[in-house]
Amino acid sequence: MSATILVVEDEPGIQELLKLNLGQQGHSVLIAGDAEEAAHVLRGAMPDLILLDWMLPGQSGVDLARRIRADARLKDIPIIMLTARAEERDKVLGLETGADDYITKPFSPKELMARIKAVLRRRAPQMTEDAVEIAGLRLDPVSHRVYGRDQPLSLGPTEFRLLHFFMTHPERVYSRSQLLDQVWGDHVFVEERTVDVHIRRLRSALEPSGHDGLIQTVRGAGYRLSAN
Amino acid sequence: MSATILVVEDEPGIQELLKLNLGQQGHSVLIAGDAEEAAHVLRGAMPDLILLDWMLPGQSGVDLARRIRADARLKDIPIIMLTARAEERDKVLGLETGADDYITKPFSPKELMARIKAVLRRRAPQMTEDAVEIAGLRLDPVSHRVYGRDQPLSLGPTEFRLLHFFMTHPERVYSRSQLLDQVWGDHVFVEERTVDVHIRRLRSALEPSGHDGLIQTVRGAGYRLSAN
DNA sequence: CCGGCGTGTCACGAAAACGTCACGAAAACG
DNA sequence: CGTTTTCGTGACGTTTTCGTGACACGCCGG
Repeated sequence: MSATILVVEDEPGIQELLKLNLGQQGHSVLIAGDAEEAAHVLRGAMPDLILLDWMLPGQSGVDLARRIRADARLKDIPIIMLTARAEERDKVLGLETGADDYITKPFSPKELMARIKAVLRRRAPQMTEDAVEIAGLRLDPVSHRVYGRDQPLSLGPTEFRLLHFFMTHPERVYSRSQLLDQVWGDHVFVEERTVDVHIRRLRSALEPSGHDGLIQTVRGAGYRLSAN
Repeated sequence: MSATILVVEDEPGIQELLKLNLGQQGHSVLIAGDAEEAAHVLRGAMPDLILLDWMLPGQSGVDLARRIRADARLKDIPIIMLTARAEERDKVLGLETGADDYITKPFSPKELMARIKAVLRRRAPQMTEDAVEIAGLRLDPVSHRVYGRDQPLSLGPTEFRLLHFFMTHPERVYSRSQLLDQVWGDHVFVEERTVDVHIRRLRSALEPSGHDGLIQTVRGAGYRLSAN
């Protein structure tokens, strides 16, 4: 798995360190020393991942992240934040601006590489317009219909999006907050327990064809759709 | 096996020698000429190993080692001391300050590389999102599932985290307090004996596939997961 | 205006998980 | 061989987590 990675970092030492390690993993590396340079690079290239320092000369990393998320062409590029402080507030704020992960300095290259791998892999499955079918349950995004063993099922809008997300990401556990991000939208103010209720509603909607039970509860972790 | 290594050494000749040899082994090298520079580098990066000269201009290597050991984030980085004198007292003192190994100048590059390899092998691997498999026991963090010989096993949240930690750190003994730090979290107030109970629960959860016995008791030391 | 419909939140109870203790067995010690 | 330490285990009370029914609110078409 090799990718093009943009590094936005002003300290030459860290620049070198990242360039070396990323190069060793077979990734192509683009370097920018500040937000302006980064913006310039992004006009010409579209990296698969952005490593973004929290503290930058001039414009801060957070602002840059916001601008990237606001850009229609760039908004889907995963961002990993590099932060000097481990303060919880910073972490949360970083994630709220759309960063996919963060790591605090000093960091071990090993850990960073693992996160990069994880983030790149996480992006793999996408919700598309294609119909999905699992265990005799078929969902068609275009006609906005769900069939359980050729029997039409009736779902509400939220239940539909929830099921669509699960069916395009099977065999994976998602926490309530992850589901809120993915199904409700990134920055909604909704109680986490609300997910429970919609899971229940989805389950009862799937019951007529016996496809409830597809959605399993994983205690202490979240929910999962599994063919078993 | 490639790692990031910080070299703290003031003689340019030795610097070059180390850089060459380490680079040939596929390691990334960070260089610092004195303790101050080293501290600066450590603010941003977290190497997998530190090669530390005993004698440094200004602050001595021993002081630096002490400071590293006192830093919560850096204290687990292995340190190898480079010393000019072969006196036993110095050796002991060096080890007492937290060095994992030492080597006396002049040294043969071959010997140094051997020691580095040994120290790095001891280093604990990381927990990632990758599935782990040992002796027919498979744990997948993504789907949050555990299979023993293709038979699904049912674990509670704590048992799952405990097993995950053990499987990513096999063949190594961990004390109860270490396990509390790693699995429960750094700052929890819990009795150490609680670990015993969870070990028992984990063992019984693994029993259906005969994978209890993977977790062994080391009297007076702690617990260990071993493939035997 | 009113009556579904979709939605978010709450309260309650059941079930699971958790932490702690007491007791006895096993090992280590002298 | 008796004492002491360490560990396994069953039991118990408490806390956490989850499922579920109920309700209030906004929206929209009749």
